Amino acid sequence: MNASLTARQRARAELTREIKAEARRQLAEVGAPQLSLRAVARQLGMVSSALYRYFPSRDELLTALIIEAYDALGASAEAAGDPAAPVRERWRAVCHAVRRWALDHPHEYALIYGSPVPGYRAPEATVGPALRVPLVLGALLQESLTAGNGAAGGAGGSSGPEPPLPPVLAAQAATVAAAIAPDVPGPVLVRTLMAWTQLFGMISFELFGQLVGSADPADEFFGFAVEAMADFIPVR
Amino acid sequence: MNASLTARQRARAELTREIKAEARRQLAEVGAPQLSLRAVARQLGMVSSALYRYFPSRDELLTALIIEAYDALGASAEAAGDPAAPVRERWRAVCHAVRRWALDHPHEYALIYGSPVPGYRAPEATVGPALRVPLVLGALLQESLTAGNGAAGGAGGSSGPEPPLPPVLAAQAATVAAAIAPDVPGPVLVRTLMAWTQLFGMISFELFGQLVGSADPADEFFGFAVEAMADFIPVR
DNA sequence: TGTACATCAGTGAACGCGCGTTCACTGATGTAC
DNA sequence: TGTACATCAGTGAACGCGCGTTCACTGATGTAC
Repeated sequence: MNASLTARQRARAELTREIKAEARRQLAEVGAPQLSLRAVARQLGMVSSALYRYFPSRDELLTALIIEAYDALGASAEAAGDPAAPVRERWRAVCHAVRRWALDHPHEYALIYGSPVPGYRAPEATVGPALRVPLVLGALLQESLTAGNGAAGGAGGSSGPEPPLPPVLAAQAATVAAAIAPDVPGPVLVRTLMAWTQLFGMISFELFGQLVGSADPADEFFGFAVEAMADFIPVR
Repeated sequence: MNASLTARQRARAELTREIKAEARRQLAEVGAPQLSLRAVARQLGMVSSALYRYFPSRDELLTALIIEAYDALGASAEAAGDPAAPVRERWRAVCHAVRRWALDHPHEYALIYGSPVPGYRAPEATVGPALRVPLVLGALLQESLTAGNGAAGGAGGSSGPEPPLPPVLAAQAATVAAAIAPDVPGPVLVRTLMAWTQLFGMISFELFGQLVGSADPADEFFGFAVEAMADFIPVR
């Protein structure tokens, strides 16, 4: 499929990949704030100014790495679990895949879910890749609902009545639903947002050291919470 | 109470405070990675080497700021709500106080709950201050229990039976309980750990921009989730 | 198929910057007798 | 109370470092006729 490309174009694509790969390697070692264009160039045996043929600035290289990280995490969430398995089992698989990826790529995780790099503003192009994990969750919800076995019930199996959503939140839920899971009612969607924040909250706490002294190692805590969240959303 | 101090000692204490205050000011502006000893000294009208009479290194200054941030957040959690009010109302007040502080001090929040500064390792001295918020939550739980009105019931008001804790998690829960809320049973404590991770997960997502496009602004979402968490723990 | 010109990748030197930290020093504050 | 010495705060210069980015250049690759 490179048949129609000139040697120059192929070389360019190749080197662009190599630059990103080397940058990712260094990111994994030293973290985003310390990532240096000059070090990347040095490692590739180039002079630092040569990188400017490929990325117009350090920020653009960072952006490329952010997109790659979102894509890698999104891909592992999408690939998680047997598509034929029950929804709940896939929920479990997705959560564990997300955590697995984060533990395996702590600096890349920090790049996308940690504190923003000061002075850096994420451009539009990162929005799509960032949505891949939420889209996976939305698809699970939607499927859970149309299979007629859950995702529309009361609050987490509670006996009490569902509390109504306040107006702004109801509108936000409707917008999200329209984008990722059209048939899912607002309250279920809001509970999913909660589970989403909790999923990443747990992973961040584990990775950033807040669980030291309590739920560390966090494997069982995480597994237990994943089940509880499934009950809470609910996903069946 | 400074009566027994020499002028030198008073001047030293004073300047130490001023250095930290100026560092905090700059932290709020540029974030931790960009915080510079030289800039702090410059702003105080000192020569940069003079700071070394007060802090042996940049890392020590960062440590002082981390401790101050944990203490400030802890203090506002401790001060939240009317001590005579019902536990559930105080739970609400604590959650909202924590969020308020985070929104008002985003860079300080990022310093303690964001991605770790690469190469920096938090020393022992930060552990105590970091525990203040969890201690507040533990005290609420304990009180909720001894008041005999909650915190010992089934899973979040569910009708089903309580799932048992896996062994490692049960042991971790027991350790935490011993430290902050001795009479609270393991399952309730684990649900509190979950609520804790969720509380900070929501705040981090809001602050770090992950909610843009869904629950943003997050006021109603946050308020709704706080109630749901109270039901889930349960705190009454 | 061959030649003339245009495009582009990579070089090497330089600009301008700011950083953390060390060190020998001066002069003021504190202490012991 | 006064003097001699010790302690300590702050200075100013310097070390050594690495960074992102620009720019004029050479030489190779690609294109048009």
